[in-house]
This record gives sequence, structure tokens and C-alpha cells, in this order.
Amino acid sequence: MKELIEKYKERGFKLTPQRLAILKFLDGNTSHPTADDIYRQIKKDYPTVSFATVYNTLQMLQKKGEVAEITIDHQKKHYDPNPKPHHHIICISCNKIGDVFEDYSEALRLPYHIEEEFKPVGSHINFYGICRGCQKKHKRRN
Amino acid sequence: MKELIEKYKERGFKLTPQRLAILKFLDGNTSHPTADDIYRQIKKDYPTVSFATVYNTLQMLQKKGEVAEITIDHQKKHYDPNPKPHHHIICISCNKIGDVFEDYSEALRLPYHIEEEFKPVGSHINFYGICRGCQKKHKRRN
DNA sequence: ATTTAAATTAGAATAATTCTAATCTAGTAA
DNA sequence: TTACTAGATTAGAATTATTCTAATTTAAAT
Ligand SMILES: [Mn+2]
Ligand SMILES: [Mn+2]
Ligand SMILES: [Zn+2]
Ligand SMILES: [Zn+2]
Repeated sequence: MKELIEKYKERGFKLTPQRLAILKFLDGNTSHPTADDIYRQIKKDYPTVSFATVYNTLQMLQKKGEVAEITIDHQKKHYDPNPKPHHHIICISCNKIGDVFEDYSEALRLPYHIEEEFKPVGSHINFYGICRGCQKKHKRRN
Repeated sequence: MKELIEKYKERGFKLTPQRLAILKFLDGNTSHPTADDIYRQIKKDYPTVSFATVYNTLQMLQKKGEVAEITIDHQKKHYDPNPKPHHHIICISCNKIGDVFEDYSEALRLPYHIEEEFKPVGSHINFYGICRGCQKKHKRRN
């Protein structure tokens, strides 16, 4: 967090209250918020904040590698404030997202004919499942 | 293909020329078209076809498990006419999509604390890479 | 205090997808 | 063949996420 602020200043970016609020919200946040989630949170303290600011800040942070977009929902983008490579598990019922910090890279060898066509640079796994809460809900219905 | 048409009729769905054209376009298609790709193709033969028809048909086919949505592009949905479970590799430069028919499920064991929270039902891997064409382009630039 | 490049803002623009309500038609049965 | 009708198609409007724009404000350097 502090380092992030320092990095900011070093690189000649202005540290505005809105940005600071966004940084604070994201720092250590293990949820996977959408732009709208962030917007609504920041709006509590800065009622005039605009979506443009949220999107601009997210784009900057993305370029700096501090947050990552995750590709799980076609409706809206989700952002991951944890830039360390990891995977995700999504509840197919309520869309709850969990982190999976497990390195599968050794096991994910590509078939030879694919490696001829693509030079691999990384991978990301989406696990699907049903979360505790939703399992209970389903049981109750029966 | 024929089976698909039969299945259609059996289930009491009408087989319209537009739907048939969409089915034909998708049959054996190893690309991963968007609704717009399909729309433009069908429009060649049926100039009055509407987006609603394309989306409706895709939704039906999805419900029947004949096509799958793939989650790789936040801009637009891509559809996969091959419903057999498989993974994908995406060129980070031109977004070309390739199929990866390799079963990694044995290797993808989830950590215990995740299995406590989620009952797993499946997984999908996005590999990222740089395709032949894009590798060449990059070299040329240097 | 002044300056100014960068950031913020409200609101417009864009683009993918879904919805709506009127019209049409595939398939059935007289 | 003809008539019927549930379901399909259509044009265009609505919705929604994201990006763009141009005017205004501000952080931070001087
Ligand atoms: Mn995560
Ligand atoms: Mn595929
Ligand atoms: Zn759930
Ligand atoms: Zn490429």
C-alpha cells in the first residue's frame, strides 16, 4: 500500500483523494470487484466521483500490473487486486468467486501440434463449482 | 447435423430456414464465432435475418448443450459449436483462438480448503500464447 | 502565490445484448 | 388444399457496460 503510493509519486502521477480511496479499497481486497462495485464504494466518501475516474484508475493500475482483469463474467469485467498469478473457482449458482493459489503449470503441458502453432506465455484456470451456501439452498428446496 | 435436425423436430421446435442456415454454419465449424460473425454470414442468404433470431437460436442451442459460450473476450461473447469439453489457447496479439483437446482433469486437484467451500463440477483452461503469424510480424518489426 | 500538466467531472457516444409487440410461417389436421 | 395456431421472425427500441469528450479543477512544482 505505502509502496504503491510511493511508486505513484515516483512515476510522476498525481495522487488524488479519489485515487487514494480506490487504492485503499483495493489494497488487500480478496473480492473480485467490478467497476461498479468500486464506484459505489468510493461514492460513499466522494459523492461526485465519476465512472471515468474509476475506469481510468483501473486502466493505469492494470498497465502497472497492480490489478488484473479476470475473464469469468461476460456481463461485466471483474478486477483482481492480487496480481500474483493464481486461478479462480466460480459458483455456478451465485457467481461467488474464490481464489485458487496452486501452481499447476508443470501439469499443463500443451500437445506438440499446439506448441508448433502458438508460443505459450501463460494460462489461467476457471474452476466451476457450487458453494456451501448454494448447496444448502438446493437441499432446502428438495 | 442430420441428428440435430431430427432432435429439433422431435422436441417440437420448428425448423425454419434461418435456423437451418445457422445450424449449417455451426456444424463442424472449428472457429469460435461471435453472434455478429454468425449474423453476417446468415445475412448473405437471408438478408432480412435479425440479431434476435441469431441470439434466440444460440440460446436454444446452449440450453440443449449443442453449443457453449466461451469466456475469453470481455467485449463480445464467443460461441463454440463443439460441445465436447476442451480448452482453448488465445493469441494475445490477434486474439486467434485454438482448441486444446487434452484432458488435464486428473492433474487439476483442488486444495482441500477449497473443496470444503465448493463442490467442484468442472473446469476450463485458457492458455495464452503468440501465434505463428504474430511471431513473424513481431520479428519483422525488429 | 502562480503555473500547468494531469486528473476529474457530467454527460454524450458507442457497442453488445435483450426486449417488445406486430407480423409471419412451419407443421398439423380438417 | 385450406385453415389454424403456437412458435418463430422481424425492426427497432431499450438496456447496460464501457469509452470518449470537452470543460473545469487540482496536485505539486516553482
Ligand atoms: Mn483472484
Ligand atoms: Mn473450442
Ligand atoms: Zn453460490
Ligand atoms: Zn496472433
